[in-house]
Amino acid sequence: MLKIYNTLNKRKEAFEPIKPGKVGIYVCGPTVYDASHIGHARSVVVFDVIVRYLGAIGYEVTYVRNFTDVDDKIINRAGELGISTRELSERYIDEFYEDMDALKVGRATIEPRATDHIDEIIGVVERLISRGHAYEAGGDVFYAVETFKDYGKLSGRRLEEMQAGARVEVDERKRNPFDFVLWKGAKPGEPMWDSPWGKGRPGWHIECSAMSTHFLGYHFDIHGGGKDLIFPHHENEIAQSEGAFGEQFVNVWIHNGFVRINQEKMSKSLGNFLMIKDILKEYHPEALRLFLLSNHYRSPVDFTDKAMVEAEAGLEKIYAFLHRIDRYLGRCEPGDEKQEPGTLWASFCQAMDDDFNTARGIGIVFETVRQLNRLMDDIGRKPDQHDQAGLESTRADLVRIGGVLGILTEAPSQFFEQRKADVLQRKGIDTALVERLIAERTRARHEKDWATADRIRNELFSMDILIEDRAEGTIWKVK
RNA sequence: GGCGGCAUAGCCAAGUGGUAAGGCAGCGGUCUGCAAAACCGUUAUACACCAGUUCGAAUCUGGUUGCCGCCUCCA
Repeated sequence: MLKIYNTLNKRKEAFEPIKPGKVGIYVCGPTVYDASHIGHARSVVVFDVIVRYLGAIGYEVTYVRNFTDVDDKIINRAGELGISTRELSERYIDEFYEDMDALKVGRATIEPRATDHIDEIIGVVERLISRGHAYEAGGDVFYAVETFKDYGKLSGRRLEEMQAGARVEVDERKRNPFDFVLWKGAKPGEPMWDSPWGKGRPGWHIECSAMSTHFLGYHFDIHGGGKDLIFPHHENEIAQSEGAFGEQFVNVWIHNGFVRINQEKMSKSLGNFLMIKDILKEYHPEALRLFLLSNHYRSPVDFTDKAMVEAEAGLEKIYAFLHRIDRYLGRCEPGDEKQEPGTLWASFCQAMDDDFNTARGIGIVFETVRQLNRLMDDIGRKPDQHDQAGLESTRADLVRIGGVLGILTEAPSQFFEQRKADVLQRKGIDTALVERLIAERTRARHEKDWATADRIRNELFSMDILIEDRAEGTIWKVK
């Protein structure tokens, strides 16, 4: 049974969908004013895996992830670049897709943009005004937080306490300093739409209330995003949606933890924002996923080169294992897709059922790799039927698990060939040269000319080529 | 000031009542001409500290210390 930590109630709860067999999930997507960074990658990958897992255990999932394509940052940035907000957001939406495709992130079922849902947004604001939760003031419309008795239930804050805080608030038109804007009156040069309150544009929080309820109904199963969105964004979404529609908005709130870089928070002042596209120049996309998923999604994770090198080594280890099974069974990949899920899959699901514990799931994978490598080490003979069935089953489960984590999507031989090709190209090394040197070395070895053989091996090593002398012949890899 | 989180071996990291998964690194082996890969063994007298609850706690309660996040745009 799947248990999920619910930010709203601050505990793990058994997951029960509103409609049996179906799950509606909304995740706050990026504001498209710049390239996506490693923090976006974590959030998107975490929810990608959650959605894949829900699908894998049989739910029919409707996954909505929005693009915020109108907001102050977009307007400012577009102004700096001298292009329209539309051009800017289109550019970064394209980049977002490039990054996500590279990261093997699946598309959401629906990926709405705020500017395509202005009518729905206006509709929610009108409802809030008519129900006494919002008021117009000088061309803007504000949400009156004091009218919503549950305000603060998600973040655990209370209005009185927050007011005691050292917070500066200047807008005289607000009835309460924590009132937030639903609709902003137009300013010259900004994108604007007609509304009952004159021309203007939506505030930040309202789009998510409008789009999520539009696609998933007033009451749906799961809403997610980064931890930083808990307050004020998600708190305000609850106030808006429940204020407007008068029923519970979301059952389960899921929030992922942050990525830090070498123990530091990513921040503009430190200038340490790592962009996805830059990371992928250095590391395999599946290694990045493996790294991100090797910590629990709610914990902070520290991005370092050391950790990435380890993740890449781990990924290679699993691929090498798959490759070995294929050779061992004397078979060309890919494997039998019709295999029934086996014990490995069951253990993995047990881990995932416990609040999507991918770290434990990955541990189980490595443990299995070791056990079956041992099996293959031990059996000198041809595998008997029992061994064969076990290996087949494990291989199929591993690929199935990879399908949830978004790794092991390549055929092992292809994975290693690609790695070779990448490194050789980067170093400007010719495959033919490598092959020739290896042939020379093989000849030297046959003649027991170990000095020459070792000299060639060292030469190759200095070119970042690693040699493995196997029973069936010498193979090589790149460092 | 308010709210919340975290503290497990050299490093990373699971584990939330029954006596410590997994990965990386290290050391010792098996294998190998030597290596590499793989495997085996080994590496936490007890999980920040103190005091409790309990037959029993890393795991619950209270306190202490340290680190971090949110409260302003932020995944």
